[in-house]
Amino acid sequence: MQLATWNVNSLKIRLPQVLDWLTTHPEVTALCLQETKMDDPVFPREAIEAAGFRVAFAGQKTYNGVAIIARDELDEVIVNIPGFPDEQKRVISATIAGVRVVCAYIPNGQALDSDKYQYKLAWLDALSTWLAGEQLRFARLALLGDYNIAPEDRDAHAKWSDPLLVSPPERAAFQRLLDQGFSDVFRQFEQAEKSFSWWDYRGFSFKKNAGLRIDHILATSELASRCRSCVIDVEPRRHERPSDHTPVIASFE
DNA sequence: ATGGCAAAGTAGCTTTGA
Repeated sequence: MQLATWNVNSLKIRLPQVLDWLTTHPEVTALCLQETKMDDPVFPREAIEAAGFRVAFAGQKTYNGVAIIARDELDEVIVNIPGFPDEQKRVISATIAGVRVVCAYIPNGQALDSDKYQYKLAWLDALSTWLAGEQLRFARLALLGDYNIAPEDRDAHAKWSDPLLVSPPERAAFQRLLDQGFSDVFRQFEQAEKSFSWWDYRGFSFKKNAGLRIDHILATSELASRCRSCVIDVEPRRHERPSDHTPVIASFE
């Protein structure tokens, strides 16, 4: 089975690209989406189901919003982080083909002196704490999404000068997930240098490959040991009207 | 030092993203 994640930066704009991509990637069992930017009553459930998929979603107007599109049944769907009250729709989880899939849109943080940065760190703390319990319930669990963290220096292009997304506290929050048993499956395999999953729309960043690797697939050891590949699919970033993020796909035995 | 691009909400522009 394959699990994938893609920050689509508006599902309203990107729905045709998402359905096309799923058609050309028939082995993808579940695709996690972030930044759907649509309220639940206007979510294109019918179009997705008519194309032969199941879908679970939690959205809001303008910002955030997450969804999981799957070829198999989605069981035990829950929204957000239990015990962490949050108006923003940033997490949706479901069990698909025996794997607990957690789809997350981790806060951006905006700037180190912003309240949004404090929210990001508090949010990450709540995520780790909650997942520690989920890891006990689900041996095979994957956390897929837009983390808004470039974990290491090699995950950011050389000219990235903003401290955001690379600051020590953000990286420590990512490391905490690794320390509690998750594996960054992308790094289990040989990868090209300068592998990124996001490129700014401005300044020909994609053409110059001036990007960041901020979209990740973390897996519990039980699942990570079954991982056979993890790739960033840059092709959608070349499309007309692309998302600024591109999909990441992991294959499991 | 600043804006640069895209999307949304809403109707000329601001806010947010990363």
